[in-house]
Amino acid sequence: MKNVADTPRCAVTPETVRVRMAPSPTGYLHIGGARTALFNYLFAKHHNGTFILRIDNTDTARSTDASMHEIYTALKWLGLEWDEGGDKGGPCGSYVQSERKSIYDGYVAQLLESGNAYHCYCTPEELEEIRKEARANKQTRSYDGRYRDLTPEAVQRFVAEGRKPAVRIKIPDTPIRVDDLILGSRNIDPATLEDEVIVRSNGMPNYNLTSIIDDAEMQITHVIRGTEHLNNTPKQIVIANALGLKVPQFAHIPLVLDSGGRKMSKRHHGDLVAVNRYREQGYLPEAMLNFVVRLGWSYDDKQEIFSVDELIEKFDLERVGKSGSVFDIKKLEWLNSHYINQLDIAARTDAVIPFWQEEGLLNNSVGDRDWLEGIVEAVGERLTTLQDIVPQTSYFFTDAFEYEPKAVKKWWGNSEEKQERTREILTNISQILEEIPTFDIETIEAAIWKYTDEKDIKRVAAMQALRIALTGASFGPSLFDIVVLLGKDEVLKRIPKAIAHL
RNA sequence: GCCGCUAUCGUCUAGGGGUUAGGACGGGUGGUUCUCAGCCACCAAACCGGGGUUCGAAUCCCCGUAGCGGUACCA
Repeated sequence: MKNVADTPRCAVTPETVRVRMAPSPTGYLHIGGARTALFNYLFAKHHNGTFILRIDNTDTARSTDASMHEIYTALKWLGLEWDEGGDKGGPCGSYVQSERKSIYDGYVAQLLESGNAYHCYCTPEELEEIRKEARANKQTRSYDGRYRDLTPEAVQRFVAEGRKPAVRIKIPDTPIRVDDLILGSRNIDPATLEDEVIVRSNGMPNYNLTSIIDDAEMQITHVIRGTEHLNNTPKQIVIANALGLKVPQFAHIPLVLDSGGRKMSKRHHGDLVAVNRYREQGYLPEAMLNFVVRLGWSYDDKQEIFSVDELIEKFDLERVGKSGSVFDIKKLEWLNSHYINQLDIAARTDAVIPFWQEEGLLNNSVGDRDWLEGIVEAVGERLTTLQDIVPQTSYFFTDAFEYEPKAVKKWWGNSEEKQERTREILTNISQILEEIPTFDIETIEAAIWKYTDEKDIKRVAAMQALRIALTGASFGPSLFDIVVLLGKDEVLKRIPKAIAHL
């Protein structure tokens, strides 16, 4: 008999590793997917190998082009560029499974012909029945292989009834050895496996078939994927063996969990797990990558911050742990602020401008670049996300802010007597600022300290009163920076406005 | 139910037959400062349980327990 695999469609001779990321385009790229992509990418780059993006969209009902493109966007944003596949193509034919149906059909015909697979005429009701019974009898299998050896007459009868068959693989009765680079090796008792559906009754092949065929066809050397696929591995090995295909090495990486210890999923966590959402909120790709790589991988007992180049150099499957890791947003925030602070003022300003624009605080012409950089400089290390720039600096762009009630009560006073005192302080400061010879930090600072010292006013009291008058809040960058950035005219407008509000 | 995987501070983890079980995030306290953030110093915080093996077990073995994943004509 002729083996389909004997006619290679992929003119590649892997000299080093070939790995693939194989998302199903049924939604956005999520955190777990990003980590799988990263591990594959790092493993490939570390070994000078090839990182392939394959689109596993055999579930035509749920797959969309929009989702496919969103996944491309997210991966590109993260900087995880693939060498083959996706929208790039390459020497192994289409990398989109829905375009590879004829290839799978050939393999299925071979399987049928060699007796390793068979048509199954089960109805959904029948399957439901079998499952119920199996559970009641505490059995492992939820399909009993009842249509394995159908007589030609029985087949004719089903066909006459108009039943469309699915194709099932025959599970052999010898143990299946599964080797995993992370989890180790073991033998799987075939009695715990059942004759899996490999082609649906509508003719579309299923994941376990297409995945292992493509891994072989595309000459994938290492399959690095989440442990949710661990139970699929022996099934895929059975299929590969029946087809005479080379089996890749497997490495199942532990799951990313939520704070309750459950698997992070689109279904249960919505877009909280969407990579694109983190981009929109002002997380940096460097931070995302650094965060996600430490979920299940570590280098030693001291290093937390890794550049991508360093990761490529240091990444190693042997240092991937076996147990799931909880997604901790606080750690991500810490890394993100670290990477933001790493940016110089010009780069940070560039990064932050879209967020001002998004909020309508800045129009597309951007305006006074030096002034914007001054604001970013004044904000300093206070940004956790780029988005934080908006609430932290909106008062620079508009005086239409609220005076924060708690701050007002504390620093402007809640009695007529205290408020009168505040008015006096603000009036005095206003006058000092109006008469000041040069409007720079040193001069202003000296003048205000002179004033507070002479009048025996606490610095905090005067400064906080002024801060609220100018920004509405009791916290923020150095007040002298704010005063200078706002400019004399604006400051002298805002103080009377605040006094009037008192 | 069945099959499988896993188990060190709240979280990410290092380590591993004899250690004060280390680091980081987060938390707390104090200092610095016009506030906040930051920075500096310090503090609290862990080897799932039970049996073995051993002079010695958190580490090796076994058994539990718990958690999670899968259990689809999804991937």
